Amino acid sequence: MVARMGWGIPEQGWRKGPWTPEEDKLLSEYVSLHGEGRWSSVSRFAGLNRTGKSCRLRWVNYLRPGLKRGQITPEEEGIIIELHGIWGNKWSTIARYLPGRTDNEIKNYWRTHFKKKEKSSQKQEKRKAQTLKQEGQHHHQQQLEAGDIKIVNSIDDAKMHEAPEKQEIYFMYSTLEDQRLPVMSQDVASWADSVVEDYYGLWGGLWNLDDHPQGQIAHTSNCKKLSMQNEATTCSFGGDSKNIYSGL
DNA sequence: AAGGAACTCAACCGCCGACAA
DNA sequence: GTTGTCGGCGGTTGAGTTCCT
Repeated sequence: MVARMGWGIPEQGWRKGPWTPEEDKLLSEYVSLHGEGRWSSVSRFAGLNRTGKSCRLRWVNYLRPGLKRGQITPEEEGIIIELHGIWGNKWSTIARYLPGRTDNEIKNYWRTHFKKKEKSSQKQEKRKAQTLKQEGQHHHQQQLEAGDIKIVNSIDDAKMHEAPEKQEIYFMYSTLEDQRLPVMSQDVASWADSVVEDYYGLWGGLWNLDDHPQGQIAHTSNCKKLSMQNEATTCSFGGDSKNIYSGL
């Protein structure tokens, strides 16, 4: 498909920026005569040097009759919160339940009123996670010193340490932030789930998953690709099969 | 009073799916 | 099956406004 900036003739120098009262008048008159739809012809026949897309947006978000102006009411806010909980960022779906409000309006409202709150609560979460992380590292250090856990460099190394009478805990090493994730060789699937849980729960706020070298680790689908091979555990990270003991 | 920071919101952008030719 | 157009959506931008120091 050819890249285009708007609907209609792409080469044409379309007008951009704020709409003038004259343009609004032309658009309103045209739509009231011919109805909504066929937006590319609106721009052509209404004498507007705007893309069809721009015309549609202006009509839907600003000129359409029945649009409410002014503050979102507490009732509307309640509906937005509730519906966002169900549908997430499906602004057009949410807007259908708020007559007179546009998806753009709701989207902007959410961003300005709730992203703020999210930010401040994220800060709190981060602080909490930092404390947990420190406590966790301290606990791991104690376990290491007591010999309850071992950090290994290879499968062979891991096998050498494996004591049949007790369940060994190994750690997978992340190249990021000196993190170690606990790995139980017995139950790979539950490990995968616990990793995901830990990842989101304890460290989710601290790690940028996208920046992680094997970012897919946080995705259950990938973690489920774990398999047992001769008592060694392998984990598939986005196509690359890696041994969980490697990278130490 | 001034100027920088934070906020608001209209408009734009890029992408996707549906549909017709 | 392929290509082009249109409608629609969510994310982002940036100019104008308000707030804060």
